[in-house]
Amino acid sequence: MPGLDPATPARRRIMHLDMDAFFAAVELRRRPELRGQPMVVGGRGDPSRRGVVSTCTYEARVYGIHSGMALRTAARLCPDAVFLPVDMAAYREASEAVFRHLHRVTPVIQAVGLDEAYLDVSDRTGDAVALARALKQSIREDTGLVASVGIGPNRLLAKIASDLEKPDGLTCLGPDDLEDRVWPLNARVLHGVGPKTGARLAGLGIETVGDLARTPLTTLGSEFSERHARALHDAAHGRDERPVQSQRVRKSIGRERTFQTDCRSSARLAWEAEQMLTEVHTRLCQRHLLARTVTVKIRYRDFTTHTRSQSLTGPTDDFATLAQTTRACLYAHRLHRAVRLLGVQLAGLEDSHPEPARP
DNA sequence: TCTGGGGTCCTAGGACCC
DNA sequence: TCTGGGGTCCTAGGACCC
Repeated sequence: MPGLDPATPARRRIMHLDMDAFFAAVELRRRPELRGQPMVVGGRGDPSRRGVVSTCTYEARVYGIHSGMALRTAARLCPDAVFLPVDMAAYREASEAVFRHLHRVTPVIQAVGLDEAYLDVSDRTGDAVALARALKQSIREDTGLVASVGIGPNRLLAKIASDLEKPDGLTCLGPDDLEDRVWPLNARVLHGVGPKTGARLAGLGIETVGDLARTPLTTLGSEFSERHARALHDAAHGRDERPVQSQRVRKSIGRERTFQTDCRSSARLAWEAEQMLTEVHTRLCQRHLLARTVTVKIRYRDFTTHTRSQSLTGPTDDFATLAQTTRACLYAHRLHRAVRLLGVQLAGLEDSHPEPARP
C-alpha cells in the first residue's frame, strides 16, 4: 500500500490533534445549561462511590481537579461541581465524527484513544498551519467540538506543541524552537516520563527538559538502563523517529473491575472471574481471534497488583479451556500471595472456600 | 475507606533447545 | 561425566499512557 507509507524521518511533518476536555465537551453539547460551570466526568457520576475523574472542564481544573484523581477528592476540592457518569457510547460516536475529518486530510493516522491522533502530513503540499486551521474549523462546524493541534518534525515535538496553547491551540515547533520553548518545560512533558522516572530524574537534579538535555549520557546511564537513558537523552534533544503507524494490531483484550467494597471471598472472586472471562471470550469470538495466554490480575488493599499468566498449549477459542486456565491462574495466584505475605504453610492455608479443581 | 478501565512496552530470570 | 554459548519463549512485575 504505497499511499500509506509514512515518510522517512528526515522529511517528516507530523500533526498531533488533541480534543480539548473531550468527554466533558461531548456532555456539554447536550447539556448546554452546564456551560461555564465546573463539571467532572468520571465513574458513575457519584463522588460518594469509588471512581476516578476521566475528564473535567477547565472551570473545574481551576480547583485543582485533574484526570485520574479520585472522585471523592474532586468533590472535596469543589463541592459545587457537577458530576456526570462516563458514557463511552456517546464519546465513541463523537470520536468517529471527528476522525472522519482526519481521514480527509491523510490516510496515515494513528489514533491514541478516542480523543487524540497523530497525522503524517509530509506528503501534503502547502502550508501545514493552514491545513491545521482548516481541520480545526471543519471539526468545530460539524461537531461543535474544539481541538488543539501541534505541528512538528516528529511525533514528540508535535505532541508537546499541541499541549502548549490548549485549549483551541495551534502551535508549530521546529528544531530551532527547542531551547527557547521546550527546554524550560518540566521533564514530565516528555512522553514516557511519568511519576517514577520524574522522581528519579529529580534525584539527579534534573527538573526541566533542558536539564535533561545538558546531562551527559553516562550520568543517565548510571541511573537508567542504557536503552532508557538513550531514549530520555534523545527526547530531550527533540529526536524521535517513531513513524505514524496507521495499521496497528491489537495485542491483548481484557476486562477488569473494581469492587465497590473490598472482597475477601474466594468464591466471589472465582465467580467474578468467570463473568469477566465470558465477556472477553465473546469479544474474542466477535473479532475471530484466538487466545494464547490467560492473565489473571488482582489488586490488593495496599494497591499492589499481582498477575498470574498461563500460556495455553496452543491458540484456542475454546471457552472450557480458557475457563479452566483462568481458574488455575486464580488459584495459583492466591496461594502465591498467601505464602508470600504470611509465610503460611500451604496445608495451614485458611481457605475455607471451595477451590476450583486444577486442570 | 482516595485509587477506573482500557491498553502498550520493557526488563530480567529461568527453561529449553541446538 | 562435565561444561559453554546463543537464541527464543515464557512468566512476573513495573512503568506509562489516555
